[in-house]
Amino acid sequence: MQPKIKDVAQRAGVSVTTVSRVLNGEKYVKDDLKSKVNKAIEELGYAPSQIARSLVRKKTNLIGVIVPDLTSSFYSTILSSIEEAASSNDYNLLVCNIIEDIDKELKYLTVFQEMRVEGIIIMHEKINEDIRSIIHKLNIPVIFSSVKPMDQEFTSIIIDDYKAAYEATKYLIDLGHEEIGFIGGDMRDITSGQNRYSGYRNALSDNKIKIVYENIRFGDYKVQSGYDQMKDLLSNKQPPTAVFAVSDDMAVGAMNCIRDQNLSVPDDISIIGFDGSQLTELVRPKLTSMEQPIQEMGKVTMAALLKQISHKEAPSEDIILEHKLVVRESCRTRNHKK
Amino acid sequence: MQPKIKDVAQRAGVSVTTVSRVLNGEKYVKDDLKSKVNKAIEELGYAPSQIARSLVRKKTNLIGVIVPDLTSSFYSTILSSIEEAASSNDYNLLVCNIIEDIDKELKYLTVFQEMRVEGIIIMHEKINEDIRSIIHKLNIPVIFSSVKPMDQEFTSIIIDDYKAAYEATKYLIDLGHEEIGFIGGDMRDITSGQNRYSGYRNALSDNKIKIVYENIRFGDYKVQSGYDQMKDLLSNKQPPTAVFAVSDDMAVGAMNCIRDQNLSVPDDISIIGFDGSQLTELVRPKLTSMEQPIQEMGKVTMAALLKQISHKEAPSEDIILEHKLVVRESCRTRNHKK
DNA sequence: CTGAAAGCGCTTACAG
DNA sequence: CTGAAAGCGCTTACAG
Repeated sequence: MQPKIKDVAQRAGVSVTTVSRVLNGEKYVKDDLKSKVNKAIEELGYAPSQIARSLVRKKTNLIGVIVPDLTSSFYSTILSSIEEAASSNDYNLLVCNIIEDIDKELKYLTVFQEMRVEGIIIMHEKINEDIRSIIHKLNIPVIFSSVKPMDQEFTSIIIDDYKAAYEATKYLIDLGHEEIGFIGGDMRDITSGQNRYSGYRNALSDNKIKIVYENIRFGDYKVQSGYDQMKDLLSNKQPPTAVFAVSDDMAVGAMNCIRDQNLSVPDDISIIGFDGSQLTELVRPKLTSMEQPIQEMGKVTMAALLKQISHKEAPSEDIILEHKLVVRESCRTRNHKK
Repeated sequence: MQPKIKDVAQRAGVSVTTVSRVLNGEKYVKDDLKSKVNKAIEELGYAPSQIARSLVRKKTNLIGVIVPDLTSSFYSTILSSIEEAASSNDYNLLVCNIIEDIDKELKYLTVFQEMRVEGIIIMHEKINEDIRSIIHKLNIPVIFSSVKPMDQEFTSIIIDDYKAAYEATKYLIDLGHEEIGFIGGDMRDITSGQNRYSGYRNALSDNKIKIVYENIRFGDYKVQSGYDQMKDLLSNKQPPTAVFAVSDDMAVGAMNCIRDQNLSVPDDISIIGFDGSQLTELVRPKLTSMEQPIQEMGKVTMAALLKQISHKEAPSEDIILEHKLVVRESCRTRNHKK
């Protein structure tokens, strides 16, 4: 059993009030008492119970985070920067890894409520009615990070997915490509599904390129689906000469598929990804990607959440961060041939 | 402000004791009262405070986890399976991402104590005296996952790193290689540093192969260091024909370095990694690796911890899991030449 | 500057 | 079957 404040008080020969005061760094404690107390704390290895403290202070310093998939390098990088920001603001993270498991998410949202977390960060946008309504009832600040669900009532920290996708596609067009394949995300996702798809389509039509539905496929953002969808695209009578995949993971899957068919990236097919995950630098050729400011996204997310928590502010406007095209080795002009 | 049990009691016209009883599923509550209470709970959106509950039950259902690097696919995969096991046992995870920051670790250990976590999982072995002594004083069950620090007093969930490294090296020897390079880890780490190094050396000497120190380098387990160390190895007068890197990340770095020098894996140089991370399947050629049972490791870690928590058992014996050589495409017999 | 007492939101004997 | 009261380990007015 851990020692309690009473034990410290007895050992130091003072009241618990006094112990509490030195614990909380209040002035108005005589030096000799203070040192007696500190000595007792040291000897006992005492650490005040945050549980008891939270109860009286009505402040838990806890933040709940819901991650769609911890093993994804995109999410784990955001989480890492969230953790850093939390830690330096004396907040602790309660993390929940839902793996497309809505029930688990519902359960965790309740757990968060029971734990009286001060804020919640959610990193996916497959929000159904149950979840939406529970979030509303919760009455706890919520920030969506990297996604924006339909619901307008919460703050999202995102990039302009439409514009980013538009520019990624435009980049391929500028390289001379006309048959440009697309490996999209889940169309139920507003930001990473619909918006990126629209960006792709509009870039094509704005440049008088016909949209060929055969060149359009949808995956689930993961490597394997990029591989599978690429395989599909390669089986077209006229396969695309460039492909835009809306996640780096899918782009890498597509690259692997191309290589496994003895074709070359970028000589035969150019590939551009999206996100700016660590993978971009790991694969060969290095992956050109439309990057999100992942680190910054975590930081800004925490900052916005802390602001809502401490100022008891209403949900603020969305914050749109800058995306950036990072050119590496996976794209080439169309006319280039070995 | 969240509603409290008193609010529910008033609304239902019963005592808080009765509300508490239906909350905790006790029998001996008349059905009509029970339904009144449930109705009030529903209407108020009430969820009992885990904080208050923890205080009286002296049970927080919290587990603290210290991860060396969240962005590493090895650790995030373990964490993911730990989270799953925790969640299904109604435990919540408080996660701390220390990035080689000993001060942060010390701070978090104290936070864990203050939060009265019921158990702690630590996934790195750079334990200094301060940390060691604090862990001892904590008097909270601790499990080391995937590592074994010198200190024998805590349970570790590990593989037999020596044997695994021995076998990885033996595999290269059996392929006919004699100049076998080694990219090791931090020699202050017992398991992943020293033991893997010994395995490598002994496999060589047991097979009458001279140990060439020029072929031995040490990195920090990350991709970049694999790249850098490989570059070093390639500058030897007689570069190795095969390299064993003690992490998949370093192995991938080494592969990239080799390719960037216009050499081929495995035609010019064979590479074998260690860990069994997701990267093995992502890179081309796919990486042959001596794999740890990462998923299982997480599961077994939680199981062992829960056992110590509930049975108040003393730290148990280490648990040694099975490693497994998974042959993919990055190694080839020595005599093979294009 | 110091301490006794009330209270945070629950659970759990205890009494009825 | 139900409720009043004590207590979990703290903090915070309040009084001195």
